[in-house]
Amino acid sequence: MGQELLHESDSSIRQQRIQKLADLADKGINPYPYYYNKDAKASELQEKYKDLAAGEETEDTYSVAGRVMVVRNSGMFIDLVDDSGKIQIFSHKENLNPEQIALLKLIDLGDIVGFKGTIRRTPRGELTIKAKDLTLLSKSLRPLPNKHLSEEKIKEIEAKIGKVYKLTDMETKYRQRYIDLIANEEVRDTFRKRSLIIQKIREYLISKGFMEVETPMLHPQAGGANARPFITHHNALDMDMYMRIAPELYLKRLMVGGVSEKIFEINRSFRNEGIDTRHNPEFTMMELYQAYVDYNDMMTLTENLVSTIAQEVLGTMKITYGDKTIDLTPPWDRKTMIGAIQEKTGIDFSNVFTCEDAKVKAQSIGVNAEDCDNWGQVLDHVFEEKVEPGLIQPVHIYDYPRDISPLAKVHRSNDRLTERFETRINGWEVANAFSELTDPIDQRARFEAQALAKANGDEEAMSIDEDFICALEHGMPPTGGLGIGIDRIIMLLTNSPSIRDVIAFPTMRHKD
RNA sequence: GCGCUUGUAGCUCAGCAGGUAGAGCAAUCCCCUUUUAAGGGAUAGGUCACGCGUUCGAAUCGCGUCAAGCGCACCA
Repeated sequence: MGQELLHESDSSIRQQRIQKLADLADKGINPYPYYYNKDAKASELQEKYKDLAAGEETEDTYSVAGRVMVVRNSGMFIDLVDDSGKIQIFSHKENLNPEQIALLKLIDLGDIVGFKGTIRRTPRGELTIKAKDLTLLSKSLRPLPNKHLSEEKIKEIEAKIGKVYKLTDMETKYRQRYIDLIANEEVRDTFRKRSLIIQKIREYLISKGFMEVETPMLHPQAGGANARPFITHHNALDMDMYMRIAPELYLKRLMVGGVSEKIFEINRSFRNEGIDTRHNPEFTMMELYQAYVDYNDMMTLTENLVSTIAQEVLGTMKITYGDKTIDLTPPWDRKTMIGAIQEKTGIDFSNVFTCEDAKVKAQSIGVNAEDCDNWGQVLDHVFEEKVEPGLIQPVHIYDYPRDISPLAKVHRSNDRLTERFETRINGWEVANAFSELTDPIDQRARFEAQALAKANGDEEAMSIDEDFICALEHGMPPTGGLGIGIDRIIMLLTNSPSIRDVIAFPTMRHKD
């Protein structure tokens, strides 16, 4: 039955295990059964019997199940790992019949097995299930990454038994994340935290009266951000479509509709751009919109949201990232973009009025802004070069140039600026928010400026979205809007150096 | 896209003034065991990423390709 599975190219370990499938079939055992009546998790038992003294036995019977991660003494002792933790299994011939002993011999590292037995604590102090019965639940045909024994690693093993199995090859970790998860406890922790962080964000927003909505991922035209889109094609409609680069314009349509005065969406966006430690082509954004508030309220909301999540997930607002300590305790610093630049460079761009003059000023401090098309772009460029790298602690940089903010409302007291801010943590943009532009006439003018830039070769510029303008023409309430890069927040809260460490299956080049 | 680094057994790595591969763990068999990095003995396992070249001879040198990591560029 396993015959056709045997190929010359197979590794010997895999061949041996496929042979075991045949041995199991001979015994009438299905290596891939349908269910198991698991009634306890490893960590529950560890907690429940934490006061059981070494050497003591009970008659309490449980069924546990998980992956065989360590085998000692020819199978007499097994470390069984489930999603909660580890428990030791003791299998002795006194307690098992010959058929069960025979099955035990066919169990390999990596198999999923269920054990039923009584609770005891060994003289050495390890909580253990004394097995009375065992059930193979899934045969593993491929070997696991194994313990390795450099001096350094031995110390790790001594420090924490859960790290005995290790996989460090980056390519395998990313392409075959399941192996990474099996082998590395800290990776399991990271993805559990990812889930918890997103759950807590939802809970927080819902508790504040926000309604979760969903908007299209397939757009007839790309919009809502300056980015290059992925293009795809719908066959039945015979039309090109664009994977969304931001949900913004659809969420604002919902604000026009008034389904709720507070809405949010947590979902993927796609940008056809480079890949590095902070960018993955598909990434998770949270965007929210709240009627009758402005960008000042969004600043407060941002810091309350992020600090609350940190507190709930990590138990502290002072986080460690690499060798840095970042204090997320609100309130966060707030600096105007012009002020932050002046503070750092001494140049007051509020007194610079033309693009050409701005370029001269930029040049005077060693920033080449020749490619910039307007005053705002120069300002942004200078900011990125001179200010951003030093912004480790959380800070809201506000009042962005109108030139580079086509969806934000003009500043109420300076028409060269908009009521827009970006929040920086560890030098990264983690939030982008504005008093949303609700004036359809102005929005059209902004789109037209974008369309002109696009015509002049700016591949990331927006085009005119007539349908969106039509929506605005029906009237949208004054609204504060906020976008947060969820992956980057997760990186910060899990101390992950690369965005790929917090995305289970990051985008990789095709390989065959 | 450019630069630097990397790609050797299932995993982690060694070998690289060129002589055709090694270790630990994992695996197989045996012994012994209430162990915890269990122990002891024996065995097996590799087109040294791929291709071309230099050479009597290449995992080791050269060129190219592929993949990965990091940095820069691009990009929020």
